[in-house]
Amino acid sequence: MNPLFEKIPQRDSTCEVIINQFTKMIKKGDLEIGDKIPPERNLAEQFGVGRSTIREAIKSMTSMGLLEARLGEGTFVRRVDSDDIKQQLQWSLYLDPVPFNELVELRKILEIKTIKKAALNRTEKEIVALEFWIDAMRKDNKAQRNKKNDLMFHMTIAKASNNKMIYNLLDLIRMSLEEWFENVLEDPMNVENSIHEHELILEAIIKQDIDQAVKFMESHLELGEQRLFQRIELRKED
Amino acid sequence: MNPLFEKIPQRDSTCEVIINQFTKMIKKGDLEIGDKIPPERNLAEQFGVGRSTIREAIKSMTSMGLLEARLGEGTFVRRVDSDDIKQQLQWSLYLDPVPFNELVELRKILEIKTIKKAALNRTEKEIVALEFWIDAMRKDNKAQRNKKNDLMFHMTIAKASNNKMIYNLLDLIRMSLEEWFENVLEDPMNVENSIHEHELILEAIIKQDIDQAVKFMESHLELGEQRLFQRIELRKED
DNA sequence: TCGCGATTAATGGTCAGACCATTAGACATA
DNA sequence: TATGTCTAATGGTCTGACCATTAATCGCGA
Repeated sequence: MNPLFEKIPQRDSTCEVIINQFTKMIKKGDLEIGDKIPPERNLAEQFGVGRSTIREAIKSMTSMGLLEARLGEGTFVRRVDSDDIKQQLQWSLYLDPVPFNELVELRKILEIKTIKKAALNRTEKEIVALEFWIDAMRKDNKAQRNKKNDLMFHMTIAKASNNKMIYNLLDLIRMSLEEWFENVLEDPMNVENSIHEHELILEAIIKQDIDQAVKFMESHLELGEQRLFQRIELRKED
Repeated sequence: MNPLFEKIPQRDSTCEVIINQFTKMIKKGDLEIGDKIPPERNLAEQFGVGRSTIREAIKSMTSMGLLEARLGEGTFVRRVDSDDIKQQLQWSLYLDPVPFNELVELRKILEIKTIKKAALNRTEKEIVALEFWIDAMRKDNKAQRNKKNDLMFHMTIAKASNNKMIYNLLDLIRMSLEEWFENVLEDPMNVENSIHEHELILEAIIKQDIDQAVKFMESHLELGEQRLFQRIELRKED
């Protein structure tokens, strides 16, 4: 049955309205980072609402990272950094397992793109960096450390792509996924394989052989996924 | 100078403590998605704090997307979806705008990916939808309308990719890009070309010819970019 | 005049109690 | 049984009060 009537749009709560006004002002630049906003009592009067409503609006914006309330001082417009967003994303993923596959897929797309660009534009400096991280993988036996080396290798490539948006996205995805397997330690048996995969990728980058680089990166990601799922399955059986 | 003394850890505000308790419960699984949490008055009594404190804690968690308050019903643990993630990313774009060309690049990557998946998995329903939008392009002469038809065509493809995260990202990019050229209207002279490009893409999708679909999409995006730059240049000269 | 401790005012944090608006469910009526 | 009504529960808002912290001010003594 087709709906005969349109839904009546819910009117925003007072709190929402206030939040909107603030966000608009921040967007427009009327409020800049570091600016102090009027005290709550003052705002309550200006908006013609109760102080508690103002407080809830502020609370909402504080928890989004937009504002920062300093007791005894006042409330200030805050620089939202990517950590805030990452933290929120982690929460999202905690509650909803669905996007997991989507994130993995998106990650793959972006990694492939970055490897292409990296292979094309790689500089001597980047090659040295990548070699450094592979070297570190060999030296560090601790799984925790190796995780970091692995990460740095990939992020170095991402950085070489010269697209900050993509870099940030990959960083976000990584952090989100990490939460997922925080307790899944890398199997030492697989470390050697993993290192070798990285070496292949690096070789292709050095040779600027884009097709090979993509191929190796693809297989590396696939294998990594497989290893991960194996571990997760194993853990489930415990 | 190294700090001689450790910072005295600020004790959490009452509100924070409450939030922590809740987040812990959610992590532990004591609270699951859809669960109803006790009413505010009840919680205030249980925690031995004022209702407003409880409300602020809840407000904070609502704006993080963890909870959802329904007037007259109660407050529930919420299912977070990629819409939330989109919104969070949107915020991050405010504070840290990424260059235009990065967005364009990312868009291209994602569109190519979606066209591949769409060509592979397209259903009859989707084909009909795509035909509908091309048809609409022919009928609507207004540039504004055509912009919408164009958009819908692309978003239909994005939707067919079955990755909501990517869909939302593309939507986000579109919104951001729109801000850049909000006043740049499409040249009617180009409309015919544009429509034809869409038709080629659709044909390839129908034939499930992935390579062709990608090829046409790539060239469509390229041409669109060129047209856009032309208009921007023209405007500059005014 | 300068330095420093004490005082004060401003401000965010919390509390209590009240009323409003909406909702779902119980209730009553035909 | 079906339908409309009423009621209690609940989130949303308002008021006014007090607390804790902070920065600015004041005032005293050197």
